[in-house]
Amino acid sequence: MEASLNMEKPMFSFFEVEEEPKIKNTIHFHDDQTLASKTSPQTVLVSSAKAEMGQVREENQKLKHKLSMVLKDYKSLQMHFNDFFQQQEDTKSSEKLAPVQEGDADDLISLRLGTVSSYKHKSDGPKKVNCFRKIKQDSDDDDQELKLGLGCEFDPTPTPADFDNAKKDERAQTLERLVQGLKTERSDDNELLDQIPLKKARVSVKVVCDTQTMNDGCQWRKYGQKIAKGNPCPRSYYRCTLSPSCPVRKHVQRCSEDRSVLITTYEGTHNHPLSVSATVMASTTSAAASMLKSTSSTSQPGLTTIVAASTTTPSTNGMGYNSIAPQYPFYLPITTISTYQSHPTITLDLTSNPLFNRSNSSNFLMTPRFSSSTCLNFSSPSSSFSSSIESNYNNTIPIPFSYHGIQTTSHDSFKSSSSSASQQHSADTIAAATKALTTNPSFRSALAASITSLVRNVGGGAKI
DNA sequence: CGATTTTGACCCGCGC
DNA sequence: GCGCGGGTCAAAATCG
Repeated sequence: MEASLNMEKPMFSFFEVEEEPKIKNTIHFHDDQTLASKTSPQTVLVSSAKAEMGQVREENQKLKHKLSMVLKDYKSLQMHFNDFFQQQEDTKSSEKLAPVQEGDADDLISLRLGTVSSYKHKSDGPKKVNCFRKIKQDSDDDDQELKLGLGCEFDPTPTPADFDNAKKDERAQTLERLVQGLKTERSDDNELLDQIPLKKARVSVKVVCDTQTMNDGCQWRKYGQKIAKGNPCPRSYYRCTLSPSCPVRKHVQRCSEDRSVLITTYEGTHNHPLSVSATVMASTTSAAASMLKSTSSTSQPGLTTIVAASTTTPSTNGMGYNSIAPQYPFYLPITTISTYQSHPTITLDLTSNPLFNRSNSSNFLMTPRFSSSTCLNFSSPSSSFSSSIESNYNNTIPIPFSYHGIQTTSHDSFKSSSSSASQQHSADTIAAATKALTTNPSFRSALAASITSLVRNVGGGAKI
């Protein structure tokens, strides 16, 4: 919102600057006109120039008119936002009557979006983003239910004024319903995980990218480089420089088997606000980490669980999202879970999905597309990401809603090649995927986080 | 001149 | 205890 407000001034000054030389030109032509009355060729030139000037003025007026319309739209949208915030505040204050015990974090799956920790939110006030609220459900069962609600404390980012507000709200609500429909239950055997002393969770992202690192919206500073064993390609170590105290680190390494594949491994949680674009990745990785947290309880250390394959579900599944959501093809990356150097690691393989490398962007993808030419660029979601959303809004082509399922192997995550992942399309895997979808709560959490990213992109990612 | 990258040295955990 | 390998540090070099 702030950025958008700042936009106003340059836009105004643009028109003001544009006008000044025109006034000068008018005076100039006036002088010419006096001269022109003596020579006929000059008269023709002057009259044509005059006509041109008239057109320019007309255009200028039109642009001014458009600008005022845009500003008008923006203001009404801003009012909608304020109303929305107010509603959220009301909702939260009512929730405070039944407060959630943050101290019981062990019983809940945290889906922080890589922003300020939830513990800080308590003291810092309600202004920061925390799209997932943990709501402990009263349940007679032993299982504790995890509800993925949308805090919807949107980042102060601009919104598209040419986007119909009412429709947009409806879409956001529809997606919210979808997210809320992904309520998950934790498995009982999570206690086993607590007994295994593991280091910080890591999230690896495999993408096809020909640049040194993929642009994930964050600012990184390289602090080391090593040749890791078993891979001739050097591994580069980066730390987040958006905040001096940010503990987030990542290392980047090319896949030894396919040099075009870039493996980026993230570790830690950002302790500072992130841009929308960076939040997309942060939310994806933190969701994956959450998924890792609970799923790893069922895998043995050193073993690997591959959440692979894709499957299709009916466009209406009783979750009440069929008006919008099912129209997006919904692809999640092939996901590998393992322990590496005592670090629980989840690998999101974004290299194998056939749609990722599609140049035709008429279909919306939950995960960004990567290719050697269009390297992942989270910093400009409005251009490729959001435009895809909008094109789907407009076209409303019914496209199945697809997920990935689960498969289990015993490979090390970093050695799991995309070739093994490419076997995802077998009928067996599809069946397994369907089963996994309905049984794996963490996977649904990850899915929910991605959906929330979408909601936030719809709400605040697109710019005027 | 400050920020970033490079690169060798160092530290630490793990397996033998 | 020793060696290996992953990860980090920090001084020097480079860049904008």
